[in-house]
This record gives sequence, structure tokens and C-alpha cells, in this order.
Amino acid sequence: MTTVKRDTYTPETLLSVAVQVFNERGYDGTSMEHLSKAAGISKSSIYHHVAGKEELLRRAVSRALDGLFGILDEEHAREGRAVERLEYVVRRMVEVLTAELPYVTLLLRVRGNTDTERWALERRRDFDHQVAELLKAAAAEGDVRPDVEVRLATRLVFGMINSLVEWYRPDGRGMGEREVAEAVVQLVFGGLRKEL
Amino acid sequence: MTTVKRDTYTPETLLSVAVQVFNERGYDGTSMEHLSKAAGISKSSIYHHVAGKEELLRRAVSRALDGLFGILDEEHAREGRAVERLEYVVRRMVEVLTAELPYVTLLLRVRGNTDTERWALERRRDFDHQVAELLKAAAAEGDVRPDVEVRLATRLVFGMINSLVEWYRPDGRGMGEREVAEAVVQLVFGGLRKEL
DNA sequence: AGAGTAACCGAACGATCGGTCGGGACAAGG
DNA sequence: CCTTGTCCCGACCGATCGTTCGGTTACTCT
Repeated sequence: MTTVKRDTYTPETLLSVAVQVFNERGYDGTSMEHLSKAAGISKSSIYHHVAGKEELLRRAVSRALDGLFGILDEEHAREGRAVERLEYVVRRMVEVLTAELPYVTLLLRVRGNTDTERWALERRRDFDHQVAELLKAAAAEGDVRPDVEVRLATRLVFGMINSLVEWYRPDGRGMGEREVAEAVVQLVFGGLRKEL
Repeated sequence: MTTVKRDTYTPETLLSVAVQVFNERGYDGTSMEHLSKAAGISKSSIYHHVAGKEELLRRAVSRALDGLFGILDEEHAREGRAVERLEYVVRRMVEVLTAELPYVTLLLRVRGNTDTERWALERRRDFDHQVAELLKAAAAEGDVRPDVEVRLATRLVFGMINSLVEWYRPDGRGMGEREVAEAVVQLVFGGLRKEL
């Protein structure tokens, strides 16, 4: 079979090591020397698998962005009442954040110093904008409280969800992804829903 | 008088320039060359005013931390029902974040690569913990919904508030600090308060 | 006028940066 | 046995890093 695995590095396995170091030290604060120590191979060997430091960043943020944009293509995000599609997207965002935690973490921290980073920021803005449209639609259908501006509410909700990357850790007997998603939905919509 | 101002740099005026660049490029992504270009003086001249790059970081995060811890010393944060003290702290946090925006922004982005950064992270944890105690007290007094764990709720609320540094800009005719504070309180407590 | 000092500069320091180069070890296929 | 290709290495490259140093303005005080 062609998929017999090796015990050597592939671009993917090397990426998982690199992303972990990037998240600990920051992308700019990580040198190729740091990566080689963490991976257990020499600095020059890294270039056998990937073109360079920036390609590692590009692969990482691409993976995160693919996960997020994938949500918007799912059936429950495209059909139904806006407020229910929004709740589905919020719940799935938490799931994707926790499932692809290191990659999304890196994505949320890029500053825009290189072309790759600026491209990532642009795609992020695209995603944010599409979710904002969903909230706008829910507001138009009268399903969310009218006393908080849609644009402002979107940013605050994104802030709450994205903050997961600052403290959520999948291992250990901490809290499960399902429990976190439920709490986020409770908090977000307990404040967003029009009072009955 | 002794306070006659000069048109040359002081450690404080230089700091304001440096913090702005740090926030645009990231601390690790900013070189002394970048700072000298932004300040309009030579690289070596910077060392006439401050000891080095890390002192600029230390001054900046200290200012942010002083602002935050100052909140907890205020009268409304120390006396009264826990849920009301909490609401006051949340409102004041938004005010401090907007007033000291660049400094708090920098504080919230340190990764822990140097002693200064690790010290900043430790003091941040202190502050977070004290606010968490406030929420815990409000829960004990029965003023917040019991179906979301206190520790989890604290982190999510902090995430929402701290996300201000990602998009709030004081200039222009955007939205005022008062309006933002009100929206945050509405969203946070509209979800936190026990339903009537 | 002269002394003192704050503010600034260009040039250079050793260290480290991301990346290149030529080659060695080793397994597979003939 | 010999080739081929994968995987890896130490040594090195020019560039840039944060920082230092010797020296030059320009203003203040006496």
C-alpha cells in the first residue's frame, strides 16, 4: 500500500511541531534554531521538508481558515431562520476552535508584517463579515435585542469566542468541547435574545 | 517653573511612540531601527532616554497594570452587593481599556519570552483572579445564573472585554467609550443575570 | 567667554537571524 | 555491486539584531 507511514518527518508532522512552538514564543519570537531543537533535527534539515519559516505559517493559517469557512458551507448554516443559523455557527465555531486549537490560535495572532500575514488577516475579515451578516439578518427578523448595535455585538461575540484560544486546553479532565460550546451559546444568546 | 516642556523626547513621549509601533508590528517584530524611524531620531539616541527595548516594554505594561489594579481600589469596587461591584468593575475595565488602549493592548499580547513578560503575565493572572472572586461572590449571593460555571464565565467575560483592543479606536466619530461600556454591560449581564 | 550638560549622531560591536551548500548515511531496486 | 533517491547533517552566508562608544552640536548657567 502507498500509505505506509514512516517514522521520519513529513511536512504535516513538522508543521504540528512548528505551530506549537509558534504559539509558545510567538511567530516573530521563534527562530529556525528553536524549531530545530523542538523537532529534534538540524536547522538545515527543516528545509528538506518545507520551503522556509513563512511556508509553515501559511500552511498553519490555511488549515485554520479552511476549518472556519467550512462551517458556512454546512447545511444548518445555510438554511432556516437566521437566529437559528447563527446559533449553529456559534456552536460550530467553538467546536472548530477546540478541534484545531493550535492552528486557530496562530491565525488569531498574526499582525500583518508579511504578505502571508496580510492575506490571513484579509480572509479573517471575510469570515467575520459573513457572520455579521447573519446577525444582521437575525436582527431584521426581530429575533435579537434591538438596543445593542449589530456591528458592536458581532465584535463582542467574536471576542468572547476567540478568547477560547487563550485558555482552553483539550487534554486533562478540564472541560469538554461540548460543555464549552453550550456555555458560550448560553452566555451569548442569554444576552442577545429579545426578552420574552 | 520646573515643568516647562521641551520639544525633545522624554522617556514618556518616546514610550508613546514605541508602544504604537509595538502594537502595529508586535514586540518581537519591532527592531530598534523601526523605533528610530518612527521617532525621527537615530537608533543610538534612544539609549539616551531609556536603557533598552525591554525597559520600554516594562514601562508600557506597568502603566496598563496600574490602571487595571486601580479599579479594584475604588470605593464602588469594594463596597456593596457583589453583583453591583462586579458591574462597576466591568464598566470601569472598559473605560480603562479605552483610555489606556495602546498600553493595555501591549499587555494583553505578551507571550512570556523574557522576565519582564513573565512578570506581566503573573500580574495579569492576579487581576483576573480577583475579578473571578467577585463573580464567585455574586454567585453565592444568588444574583447570577447558576447553570454556567463561574470559572468558565469569568474567562468568557474577560475574553469579550479584552477583545476591545482588537477593534476599538478612540478617534473618529466611531462610538464613544460610554456607549461601548453600556453595550458590554448589557451583553454580559443580559446573559449573566438570573431570569426574573 | 568659558564650563557643563542634555540631546543627538554615525560607526561599529558580537550575536543571532533565515537560509544555502556540499556531502554523508542508508534503504530500495536493478 | 552500483545507482538512485530520501533524509539528514555541519559549516557557512549576508543581513539584521540589540547595544555600545566616541564624538558633535546647542543650550544654560555663571
